[in-house]
Amino acid sequence: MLDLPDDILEPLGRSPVARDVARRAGVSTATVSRVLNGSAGVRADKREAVMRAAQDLGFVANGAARALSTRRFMAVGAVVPNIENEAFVRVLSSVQDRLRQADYTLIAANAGYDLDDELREATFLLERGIDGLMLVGDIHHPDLHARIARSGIPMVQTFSLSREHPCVGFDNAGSAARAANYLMDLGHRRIGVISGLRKDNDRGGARVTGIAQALAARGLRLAPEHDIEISYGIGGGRDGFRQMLAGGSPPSAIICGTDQIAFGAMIEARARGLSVPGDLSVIGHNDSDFSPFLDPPLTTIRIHSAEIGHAAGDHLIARIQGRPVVRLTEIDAELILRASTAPPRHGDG
Amino acid sequence: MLDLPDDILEPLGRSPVARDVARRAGVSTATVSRVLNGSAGVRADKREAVMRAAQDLGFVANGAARALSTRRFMAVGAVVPNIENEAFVRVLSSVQDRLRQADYTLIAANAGYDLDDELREATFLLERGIDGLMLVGDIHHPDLHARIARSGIPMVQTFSLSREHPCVGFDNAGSAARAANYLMDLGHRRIGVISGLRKDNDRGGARVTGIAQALAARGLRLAPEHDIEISYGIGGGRDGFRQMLAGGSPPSAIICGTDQIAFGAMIEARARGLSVPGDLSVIGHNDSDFSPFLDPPLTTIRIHSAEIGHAAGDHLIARIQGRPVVRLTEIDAELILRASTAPPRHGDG
DNA sequence: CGCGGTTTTGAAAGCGCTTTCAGATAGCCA
DNA sequence: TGGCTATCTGAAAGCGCTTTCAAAACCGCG
Repeated sequence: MLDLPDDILEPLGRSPVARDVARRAGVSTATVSRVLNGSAGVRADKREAVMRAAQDLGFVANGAARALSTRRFMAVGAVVPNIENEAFVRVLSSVQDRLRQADYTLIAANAGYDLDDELREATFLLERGIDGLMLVGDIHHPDLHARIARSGIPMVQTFSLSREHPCVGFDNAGSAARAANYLMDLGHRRIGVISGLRKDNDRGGARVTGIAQALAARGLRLAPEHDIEISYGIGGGRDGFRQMLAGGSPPSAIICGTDQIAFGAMIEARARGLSVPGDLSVIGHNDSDFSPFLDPPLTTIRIHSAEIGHAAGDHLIARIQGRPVVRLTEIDAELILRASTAPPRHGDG
Repeated sequence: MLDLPDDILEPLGRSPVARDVARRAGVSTATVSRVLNGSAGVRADKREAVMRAAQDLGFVANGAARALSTRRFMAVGAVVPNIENEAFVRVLSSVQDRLRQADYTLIAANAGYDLDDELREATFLLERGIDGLMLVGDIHHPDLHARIARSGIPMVQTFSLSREHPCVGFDNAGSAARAANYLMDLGHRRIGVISGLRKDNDRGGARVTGIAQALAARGLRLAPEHDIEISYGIGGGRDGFRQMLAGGSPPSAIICGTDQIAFGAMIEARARGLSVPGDLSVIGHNDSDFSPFLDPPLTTIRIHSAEIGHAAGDHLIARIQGRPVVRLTEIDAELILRASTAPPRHGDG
């Protein structure tokens, strides 16, 4: 009877496991593991045998088994309010960039500006065994931090600054105030705000607060009819500005929560026969791709989403690897001056 | 000596495992597992004891262990050419929608229109142990399908139709042809195309082919100087149209690979003193958020990304669960008529 | 109260990897 | 060549679940 070795070249019915590689290379699974994880202390000939065997078999280590054994899932989670929002997509993509370099995977989830949903998504991710978590903002479900703490994994908040938790963000109030000051320096005195929904959204809230304070500092105030809250999008911007005009006293300048909103407001202004920036100065937020191409090009507050993402990714990786990190990273937002802002036509703002 | 039970309420140093729950509830881990997975055949009292114990302990099952044991990772991967592209984000978000309902997680990766990168990202995902994979398009690295096959997981391609592989998509050539026919029906005869880079991108290629064929069917041809390939974005669109004009014979209508490109082309046209649609009709692709708000509102081919995503998600889940599926799902693209198209001014197209 | 047939239950065997620990080898010098 | 380190290597013990299998508990009925 023919005495065939049991490591025939035929494909195994199942996908190959470390045991198969070991057998084929004539070593133990321990050695296979050592070789495949690049740990030192394996003689060159064995190392090569293992490499070749793994190659031949098309061996791919089972991630779950590895995760179970190492207690590392090699993935971090991110929960953002709206996965279709440009700014968040950019952050996700830049976080992923960094994670990828450290061989980590990003798992993103959508919370839709709802604290309960955010909690649910985060829990889902936590159950998966993620090694780190990225959140947006500083307002969360009361139970969320407890759960994160219990899981023992590092967490970092983004887009706003926090004194409670590790974060990478910028001063929403401060940068919005800067925009307001810029408008006032131009001579505007009747300044309006159109923001996205502010419930459970500290960023939006902080921006409006910052503007109100900047106005107050110069003896002006943010009139209630100039403080409009709408749902996001270009349509929202149109509605918002229409609503503001309905208030009776048209502003000479507005600051919008996103460039989409600003775009919508500009459209509505034009439809009303108002010229931008002649009759109305407009400032947006985020510096979207289309903003430089609008007519007129939009003045906007550029949020360095990519930097936020990189910093957040680095922060998480560092903590996962036990390296020290700074608790708070501030990424400056920048006022990009373009042609949608000008001194008020009538001098009185 | 006090005989304390070993399941004190004090927090354990480590996070609780099934064993802890079992001890606390006075059952075996088998029963804990049965209860937590909702399998029948556990007496009500024990079931409740387990539930309470799990609750009290804040027990969260270890995903890796579960995955190892069940051979199900409960995650599917998706590799898209550009994670920041609106259409792909929408697909990802709608795939995730469906996955989430089946308790699956989506892990998305970016391939940047490069076959090698796509292979690398897909391999990375495969190593993680994903249970299914979504790709975009029908052109891939020669090794990719082999690797997927070896892993034994279901795969679905999106955005284009394929006769080789399971897919959910639409007829890129056909819908672009429809746009061309519409323009010709309006009387246009000099029709141009500005597409994104077509290397390794079957969608872009198919669209141009479709247009060329539609023209040919009516005895017209796509002049080389009217076939422009640029990198994506508004800036790309401007450059592309400028380049086309430099060809010497301006077209009376153009079809663009995305609405961003169309937007850019319209800006350039206006800058050249051409009116849209008076001197130039413009058609885009994707129906972006801003398209109805452009001046004039943009005629575009709407790709039902959300439907594609839903169908792709359902397809993968079905196959993972061993249910039968249709191999090819065609989602119709739709020509949305708005004001950027009109009969050519001079009658001769 | 005993019996056959259901339910319920727990012990134990994996799942496929990493890692410890002790034994086997190799290397070196006297 | 022998003895002593310094390297390598493999057996085996987990990691924390799920799931099989056989035993235990329960049930209704005669």
